[in-house]
Amino acid sequence: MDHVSRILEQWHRERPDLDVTPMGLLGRLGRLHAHLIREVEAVTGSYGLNRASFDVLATLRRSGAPYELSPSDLLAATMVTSGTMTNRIDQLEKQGLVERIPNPEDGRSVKVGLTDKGLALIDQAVTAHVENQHRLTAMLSTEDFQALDTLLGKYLTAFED
Amino acid sequence: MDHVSRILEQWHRERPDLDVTPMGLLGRLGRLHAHLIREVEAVTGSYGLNRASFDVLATLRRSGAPYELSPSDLLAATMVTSGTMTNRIDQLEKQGLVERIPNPEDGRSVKVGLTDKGLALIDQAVTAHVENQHRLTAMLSTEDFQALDTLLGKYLTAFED
DNA sequence: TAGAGTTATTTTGACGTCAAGATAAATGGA
DNA sequence: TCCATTTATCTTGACGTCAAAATAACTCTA
Repeated sequence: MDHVSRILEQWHRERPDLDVTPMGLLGRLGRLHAHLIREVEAVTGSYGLNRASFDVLATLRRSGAPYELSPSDLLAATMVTSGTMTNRIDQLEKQGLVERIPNPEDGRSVKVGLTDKGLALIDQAVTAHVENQHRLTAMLSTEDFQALDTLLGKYLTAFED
Repeated sequence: MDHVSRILEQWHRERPDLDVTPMGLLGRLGRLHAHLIREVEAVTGSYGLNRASFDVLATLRRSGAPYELSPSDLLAATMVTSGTMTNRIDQLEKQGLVERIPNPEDGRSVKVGLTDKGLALIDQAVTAHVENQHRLTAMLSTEDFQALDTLLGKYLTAFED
């Protein structure tokens, strides 16, 4: 009897008129997410990066050399608002991990590029992060992992594409 | 080719030394969660409640009459810190949805109770919320729903219990 | 080539959260 | 009974996020 099952039982007793079947799945997904976030941040944090900073650096890194993207590109990749992205870039710039490079052909736009320091840091941090992700999925059997991944992918396409 | 698959491809090209298999599952779970949160908040928001306020009221409601729990009880149910809970209760008290009831037997502790207004509101809001949850899982077949729920439950027990 | 509309980014102000510490009350062993 | 310890809750200050508005530069059409 897990935490979520207890919640469903309570609703069943208090509001028998409601069919709370979907709440179980959504509740489990939410709690799982919260646990995973916490574990992920513990590792990125050990490199002085919160998830926000980590995501921006990782997005730049995986975009390939010269490791430069516009704020709009970063926005499209990260599900946050433009103001949030400005703030994230500000923080990273203060730490010397990225730099803003003006675009000579368009005065409105900017490129955000990894500095040498930023590149070195994110390469280290990603290595540790991926190791951590292995640890965080190691409790799933190969079959369960595959099945879960497939189902999540199916579900996700209902919201993306 | 979904968003997450593109990310994995990029990593494969840029850092072929890394086995990023787990990143796919964790990334999909994260994005799915973000989409679901957004949808859930759209409905709770139409009752003037953010997810924080909704969660507290719902926890009190499903605890059964007399709809009273201590801040510590609420804390245990909601995965947030004590300071956050104090703030949530403050907000709800300002809106007249809950009240703090001193415990005559223990001067340190308090009961947080639903007001009539709070009870009426959360009963309405939960009804709409559950309907919304049905909508948000309607794209899954019965089999997929069952399988996903089971797998999430299995995974979750690695972090709880 | 002037002006309206669009695009890219930043600013502003409010809000929710957290970690760490403060406060206040209860407990329990000497 | 006293005092150190524990428990319950709240306070503080910093931070990340958002929605909405502001700024600045580009584009397109008449």
